[in-house]
Amino acid sequence: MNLFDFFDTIYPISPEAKKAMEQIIREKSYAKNEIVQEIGSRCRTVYIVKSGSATIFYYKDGNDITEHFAFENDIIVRAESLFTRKPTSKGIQAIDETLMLGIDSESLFLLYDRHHDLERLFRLIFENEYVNTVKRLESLQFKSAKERYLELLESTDIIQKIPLKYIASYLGITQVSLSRIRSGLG
Amino acid sequence: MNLFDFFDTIYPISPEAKKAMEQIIREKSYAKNEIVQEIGSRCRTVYIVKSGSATIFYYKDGNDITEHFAFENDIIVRAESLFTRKPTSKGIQAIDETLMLGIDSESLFLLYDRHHDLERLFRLIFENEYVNTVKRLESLQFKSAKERYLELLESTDIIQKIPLKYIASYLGITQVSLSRIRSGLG
DNA sequence: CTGATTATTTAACATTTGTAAAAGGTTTTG
DNA sequence: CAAAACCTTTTACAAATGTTAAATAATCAG
Repeated sequence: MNLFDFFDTIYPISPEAKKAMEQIIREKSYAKNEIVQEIGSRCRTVYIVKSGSATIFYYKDGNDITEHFAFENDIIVRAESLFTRKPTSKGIQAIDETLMLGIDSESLFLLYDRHHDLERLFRLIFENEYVNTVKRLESLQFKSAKERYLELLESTDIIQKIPLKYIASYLGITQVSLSRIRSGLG
Repeated sequence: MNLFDFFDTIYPISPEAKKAMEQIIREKSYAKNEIVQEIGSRCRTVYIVKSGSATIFYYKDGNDITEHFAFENDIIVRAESLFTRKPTSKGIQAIDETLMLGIDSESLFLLYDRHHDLERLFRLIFENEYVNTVKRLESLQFKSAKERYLELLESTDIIQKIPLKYIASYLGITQVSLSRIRSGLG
C-alpha cells in the first residue's frame, strides 16, 4: 500500500501536508541482519516498514534482547529517545531483506506548527503505539511464558518466519524455555 | 501546584484554552480504597492526582493486579480504552484518601479542533506516558524481580507508603516472593 | 554438493518463583 | 481498649524457568 493511502486510513491530511512530508521522507533498503540504527544513537527517524521485518534490540548481560517486532506497514521508533531527544541503548536491525521509509523526525516535528493535520495524524499513530505497548506490558506482567507465546502466535502469521531466538527474548524467556513450550512440556 | 502552572511547565497554552478547559474539569475526592472507575467501563476521563495515590488494577485468575501507580501531579488514564473508545477490564482505585481532577475526554478531544495548543499539550503529556510505559516494559521483560524492586524503590519515596500487596503485583510477582526479596533471601 | 555455520532441541541440574497454610504484626473500629 | 480485619513474613513443598553443554537439524557459502 502507498504510504499516503495508509495514512488516509488513519487521518486524512491536506495535499499541502503531503507535499511537505514528501520532502522529508527517504526510502532505503537494508540487507538481512543489517543495522538500521546503532545502539547508543538518538532516534531522529520515524521508520515505516514497507516490506520485510525489523526489530528494536539491545544487550543485557551480553545477551541480545528483542524488544519489539515490526512488519509491513508497521511504525518503528525508539520512543524513549524520539520523545526525549536523549540517546538510547537500543538499536534497530533488519531481520530479513527489508525496505523502509524513514521520516526525519526533527523536520516532522517542525511541520506540526504549520500543518495541524500532520500533528493530528502522528498523534493518532503514536497513541496507537502507546496502546500496543500497554497491552504488551499486561502480557509480560502476569501471563505465563506459554500464554505469551500462544498470544504472539495468534497476533500475526508473519511470526512463523522469525527465528526463535528473537521470539524467545521478545517473550522474556530463554531459547531453551521456548523450546520446552513448543514441544508441549513447558 | 496549580493545574495550569503544572501544564505551563510542559507546554504553555492560551488564556482562551485555559478558559475552555476549566469548563470540562471537575474536582472530586475519594475515600481510601474507593473505586474511581469501575472495571468494564469505558475511559472517558483524564485524571490528574492532586493529592493521595491511585492505581489501575484488574483481576487475573481471581487475583487483584496493580498495573499502574499514580501519585501527586501524575496523569492516570486507561489508555487501551481512552484511545480506542472500547471498554476495558481494568479499573481505577484510590489507595489513600485522594483528591483528583477529572477532565472529560470527549470534550477535551473536541477542544483539540479549536485549540491547537491543547492538542499539543496533551500530545506531549501522552508521549511522556508512552515513554514511561516503554521503560516499564523493558523492566518486566528481562530484569529479575529483585532488580525491578530496587528500581521501583529508587523511583520515588512515596512508594514506601504503599502496601506491599500492591507493589508485589505491580512487579509481576507474589507477596511471598516480595517478602523473600525484602528479607534478602530472594 | 559439502563442509561450515547457524538454529533448535534435548538433557541434567540449579535457581527462582509460585502455592498453600500458618504465624506474627499492625491498623481500624466499635 | 480489645476484638476484628488486614498486612506481612515464614515455612515447606511444587512448578516454572534458567544455565550449561551436547546432540540434532537446517541453512549458507565456496
